[in-house]
Amino acid sequence: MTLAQLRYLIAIADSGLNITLAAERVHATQPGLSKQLRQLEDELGFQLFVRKGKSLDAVTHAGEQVIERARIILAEAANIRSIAANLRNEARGELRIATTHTQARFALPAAIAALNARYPQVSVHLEPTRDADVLARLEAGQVDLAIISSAGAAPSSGISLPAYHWQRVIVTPSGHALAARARPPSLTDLAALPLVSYDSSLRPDSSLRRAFAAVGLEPQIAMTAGDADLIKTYVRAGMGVGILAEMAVHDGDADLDALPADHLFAPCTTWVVLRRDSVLREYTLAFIELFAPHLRRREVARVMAGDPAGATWTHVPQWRHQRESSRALVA
Amino acid sequence: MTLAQLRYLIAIADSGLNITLAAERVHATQPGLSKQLRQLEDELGFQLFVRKGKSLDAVTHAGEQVIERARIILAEAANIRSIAANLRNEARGELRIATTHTQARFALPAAIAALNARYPQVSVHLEPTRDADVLARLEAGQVDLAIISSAGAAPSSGISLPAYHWQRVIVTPSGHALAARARPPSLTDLAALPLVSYDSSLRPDSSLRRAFAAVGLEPQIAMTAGDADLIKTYVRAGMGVGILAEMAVHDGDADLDALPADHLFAPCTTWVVLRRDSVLREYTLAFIELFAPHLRRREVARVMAGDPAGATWTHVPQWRHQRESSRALVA
DNA sequence: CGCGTTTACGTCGTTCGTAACGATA
DNA sequence: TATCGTTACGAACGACGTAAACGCG
Repeated sequence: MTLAQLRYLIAIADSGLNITLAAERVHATQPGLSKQLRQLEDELGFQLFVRKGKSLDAVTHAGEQVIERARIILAEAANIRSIAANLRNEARGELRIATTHTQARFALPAAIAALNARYPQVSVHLEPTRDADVLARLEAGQVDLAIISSAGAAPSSGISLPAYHWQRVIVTPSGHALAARARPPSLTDLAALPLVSYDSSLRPDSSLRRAFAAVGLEPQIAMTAGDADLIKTYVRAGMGVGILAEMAVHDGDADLDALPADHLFAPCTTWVVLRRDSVLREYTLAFIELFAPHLRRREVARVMAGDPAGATWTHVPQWRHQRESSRALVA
Repeated sequence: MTLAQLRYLIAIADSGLNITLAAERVHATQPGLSKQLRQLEDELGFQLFVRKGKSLDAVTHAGEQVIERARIILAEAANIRSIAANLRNEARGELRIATTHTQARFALPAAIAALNARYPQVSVHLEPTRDADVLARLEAGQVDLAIISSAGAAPSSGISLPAYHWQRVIVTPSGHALAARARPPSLTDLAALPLVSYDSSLRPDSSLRRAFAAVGLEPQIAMTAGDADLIKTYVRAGMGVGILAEMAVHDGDADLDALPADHLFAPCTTWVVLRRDSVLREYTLAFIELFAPHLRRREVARVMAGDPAGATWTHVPQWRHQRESSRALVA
């Protein structure tokens, strides 16, 4: 058993059991991986994968267990390398972030630009990921941090740091009847209209559906998309009334009317999630602080070091304020 | 960075920074370790050890961190090997146990003999360890399980399973005045006599001292030893009255009188302690069950798999009953 | 017939042990 | 002078890449 074998094993598992693809990803040749995999299986004395003809078809039960352990080993090996890189003030490296479209498109650009200005040698990889898979990719060690939103409590896995709070807004084509009224729209008003929102609102336990259900209503969701830009496009096209994150509405949307909806829906929190027991590179702490200035690197480092109480982050900013201070840091 | 390098690193750390000794322990040559250590340091870009002349003098601060991570890596690698060995019903291997003298001498022989009968290919290593170091050796991965007693709650580190409860007994040369009385001795009686007990009773917070302190008395501890046999020897020699674990008194001690002391001192519990996240070999579960039959392998395995509730082990036997059922298993 | 895996083979790099050297107490 | 670590060297092993063969859809 060697670290290289374990790395190949994980690469194969993460490439959908395609050895050729895995070989490209680890910058090696396909026969090399094939052989090393066989050697590992020989040494352990059982199959890690189920073969169907020559191809890999599935992961063995024991294979799952080994992969789980191998991920820990590789993560700790990466941790050791991080300790080393931090110690010699290495400013080069990569930062892999798993996040949703809304964060990537509207919340992160300022922080990433600021990071790039300070650490030009760090290449940032924004990994586009479906909401449900974000935490899985973090746990699997495929990314260094995850940025994800929730309407309620912090995500259960990993270490979650609250970055900012935000509200939903109601978006209509400009001049729509809803915006013309004197009083703000109610849930009853909305339930009578076709809605356009995120894919996640199709889940029966989504905070959107729960808000309606709490007053005995059911929304008509005319269409969903994973992407705030698409939602706005279809709102413009008259498909219905959009309900989306306030971050997604900006100055360029002059042809849309945005009405606050904080009186209708629960507030949301965007979290920075880190893998437990991971050693962060210096620039990762810097990035977190650029993204959410109240997450000071000293305190984050202390929490990661296992300080059980840690900081409790009592003063989490609202979205708008957050942005202003972030811009100040860029300047 | 290779697994071998990390293994050498840990061996050096665990050999008191003596490379020659470490080399013997890992069955390799000293120049080999020396070179691999240097290569690892070169790759990481900093010193893991502080040199004084040519010798290793201390561990660097960063070295501590790397060693901590390396221990995890090696433990997980061992876990993978255990998964493999279990899967092919490998009945060969070793079982390393860190425990105190009393357990090794009086509680373990039956279980170890029974294990040996069932798994003759498994070599058991009883690692003699001072009370205070038992858990450290477990955490460092130097042993597979620890067996240790406490008067109160379970040890904080690792996963603790209660094996049995026991009481202390008062031991005197046969015919001693204390044994001749009608009523059982009180703490006041004992405080007036020179006592012989375990080294650990010198600690100001030991359960022995606390029992006396609770009624405003201070015991006269004439001498201590780490070893129940030594205590009995010196009781025979008239040094004083012995206070020791009931397990340590058996049929061969006809020239001693043993008086129960459960009305004077808090009951103790002996625990089997396992490293969190460790994969146990099949025979390790068997051993635990032989040692404490109520710790059934199914339930132990479930607790180790991370079942948070797990079994709660409500029926922990007293020492004497425990032994009878254990003998039954041997037969 | 293309995609993906395995087998075969030659080269290169690395590890490891032996032996000699060096430093330190 | 004994102990412990480093340097030097040669042999053996193992990993890797290229090239060709094999199976499957």
